[in-house]
Amino acid sequence: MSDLLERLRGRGWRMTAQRRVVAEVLDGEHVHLTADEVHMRAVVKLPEISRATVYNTLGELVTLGEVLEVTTDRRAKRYDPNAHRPHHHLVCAGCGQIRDVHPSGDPLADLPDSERFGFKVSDVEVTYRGLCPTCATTA
Amino acid sequence: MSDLLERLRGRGWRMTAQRRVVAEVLDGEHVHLTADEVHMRAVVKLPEISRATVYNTLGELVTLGEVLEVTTDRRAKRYDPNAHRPHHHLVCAGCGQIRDVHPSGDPLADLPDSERFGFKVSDVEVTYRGLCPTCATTA
DNA sequence: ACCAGAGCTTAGACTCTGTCTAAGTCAATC
DNA sequence: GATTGACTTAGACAGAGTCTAAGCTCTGGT
Repeated sequence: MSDLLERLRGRGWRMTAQRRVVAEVLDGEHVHLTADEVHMRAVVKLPEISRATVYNTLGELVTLGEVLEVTTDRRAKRYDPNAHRPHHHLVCAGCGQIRDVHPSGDPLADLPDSERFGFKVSDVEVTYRGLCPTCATTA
Repeated sequence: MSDLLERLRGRGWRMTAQRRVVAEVLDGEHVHLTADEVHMRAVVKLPEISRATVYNTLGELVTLGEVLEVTTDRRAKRYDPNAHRPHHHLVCAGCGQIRDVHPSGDPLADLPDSERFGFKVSDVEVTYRGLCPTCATTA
């Protein structure tokens, strides 16, 4: 993700301060931020950046495959900068934190033809749920 | 799900016309309805039933483990009456239809301890995405 | 059968995410 | 440096879901 700006420029992106800031925020911490959290962090670096621009930019990054959208609950979408290494997610039911995980085995291969109903299956998403160490002891 | 009302009464549920209607709607068709669709179908049988009651009742059914919440996109949650048989979901990226599927293999077993970060992992949710036969030919 | 009151239901206001719009601004090219 | 279309902005809007305050009603006790 370090040469992200280069890659984006190569794809014909007009390079603006706003887009640079959003990219930097995602590049900075390797966590799963909501659009709003990205916005809050972006505002620190560029106070006049608007919510709409953050949404737009995140959407573009997703379309370009540079960032992944993660939907673990009905609350906000989260954005995962780790788009270039396939992985799944482990979510804490208590505090909502998300970790990337790499299970062995291929769930796609585990779906027999008879269970595909003629679908062209292209993707699997696996979400593990549980309690993180902190929430497990508190609860 | 046929003796659902019995079970609910056994758990101390006060039996009201509204709850009966919501349970009947879920019992009726084995599809994955949104809360709003449940409401629309419920209104046919009991015109004065309110949206809030449908939401409340669905929430209670989920808490009791009689119904599963399915979140496949950023749109509405869907409710799956098939809560007593473990299964996963296959979602069409085109039209959004959902089918229950039963993969072989256990994704929970595929998550090594080293990838659990001390979490007490209790549940996995697998969502296959693809195109249904109709959408695959149209697209 | 009747009463009391906890529990349920209601309408509508509210919140939270996210999208859209119209007007203004600016990066990249000439 | 001027031009222009892409980008950004503020704020209005929309969809899904939650909350609240007031009123009803189911159920258990008399």
